[in-house]
Amino acid sequence: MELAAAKLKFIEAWGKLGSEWGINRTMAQVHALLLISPEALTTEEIMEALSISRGNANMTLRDLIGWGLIEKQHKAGERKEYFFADKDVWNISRQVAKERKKRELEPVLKVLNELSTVTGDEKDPAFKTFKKSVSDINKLALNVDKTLETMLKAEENWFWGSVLKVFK
Amino acid sequence: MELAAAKLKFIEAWGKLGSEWGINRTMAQVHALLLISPEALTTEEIMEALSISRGNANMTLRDLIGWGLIEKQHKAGERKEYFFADKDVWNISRQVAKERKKRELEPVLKVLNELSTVTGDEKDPAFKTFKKSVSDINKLALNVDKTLETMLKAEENWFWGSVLKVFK
DNA sequence: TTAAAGTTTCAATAATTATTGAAACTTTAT
DNA sequence: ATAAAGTTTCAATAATTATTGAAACTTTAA
Repeated sequence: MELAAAKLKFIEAWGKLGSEWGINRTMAQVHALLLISPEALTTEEIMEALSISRGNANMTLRDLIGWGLIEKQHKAGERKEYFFADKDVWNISRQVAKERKKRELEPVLKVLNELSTVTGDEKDPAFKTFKKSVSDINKLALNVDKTLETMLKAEENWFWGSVLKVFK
Repeated sequence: MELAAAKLKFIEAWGKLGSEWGINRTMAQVHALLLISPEALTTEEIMEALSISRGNANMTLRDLIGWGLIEKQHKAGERKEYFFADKDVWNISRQVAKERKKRELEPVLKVLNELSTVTGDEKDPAFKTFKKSVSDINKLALNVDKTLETMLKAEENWFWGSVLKVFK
């Protein structure tokens, strides 16, 4: 396969994967484009490469910065802004884990905590089932939280080394 | 908090979490409803509890069965079909992991494999960056795949025991 | 059979989410 | 000052995704 075709295929696949995981397709595609680009790109270049509008490009780039996945770069003597992505896949994973933990897991833990204070009749099967399910989910979520916490601090080799060794 | 309010809050939170992770909100809500219900429910009861149409309920229940998260139950002497959810949170996690691995991770691994056969000029930075990114992502995806594979075979206590012990 | 009970399908519609494009705004150089 | 280059905003629109509801279908029992 030629590089040009491969790039398109990569961008398409990354966009599809993103959308299956609740990430806007365009955002995933812009990230993919920057991931495989050795140079920082301008808004114009991104618009052109993905056939998207200026407004869309601007908002998407802002979101990606908000996720900590890309950065602005200023080139000396240039007026335009350039964007580039961290190419370290482990950093990317940690960044995504960190954001989703903050945006999604933590709010859920908060709700589960509130729900565990529910009051009712201990003899009522509906009450017992509710409490059991909430409590089990809470335990699982706390384990996931702790594991992510560790991942955020870990080096890639150490992390996978430990995890895969345990599972051999 | 009262049980009735807590149930609603749980269903709402589960629906929201689902939609943030690429799972249809209604599907997550129906699953939540069955998770906290000690008895199997009929389509009618589910429609009523969540204010959804018969068509929606039927399709959603079919999808949930397809994900292996709920089952049909036939009650002796009854014409209606009843639905109930496995309440074991570890089984649920494994089932979701199994399905997403099959539906999403495996197709991505296939594409990454194809993309690693890309041909081009080894001196070209664009080519080198592309190959490096694809190769790094491929390695990560393979590690995730192996870890999920282990999880699918594991017992909950063993799994979290091992993972959390490593990270202490 | 046939009619009642229950289930499934799917075209039409609604709701949600993403995108455009042009105007407003900001920055820089002259 | 002002004009050119670049960026941001957001109301309007498009595209996508979810939902309805009624008709078609299936199953069961009299």
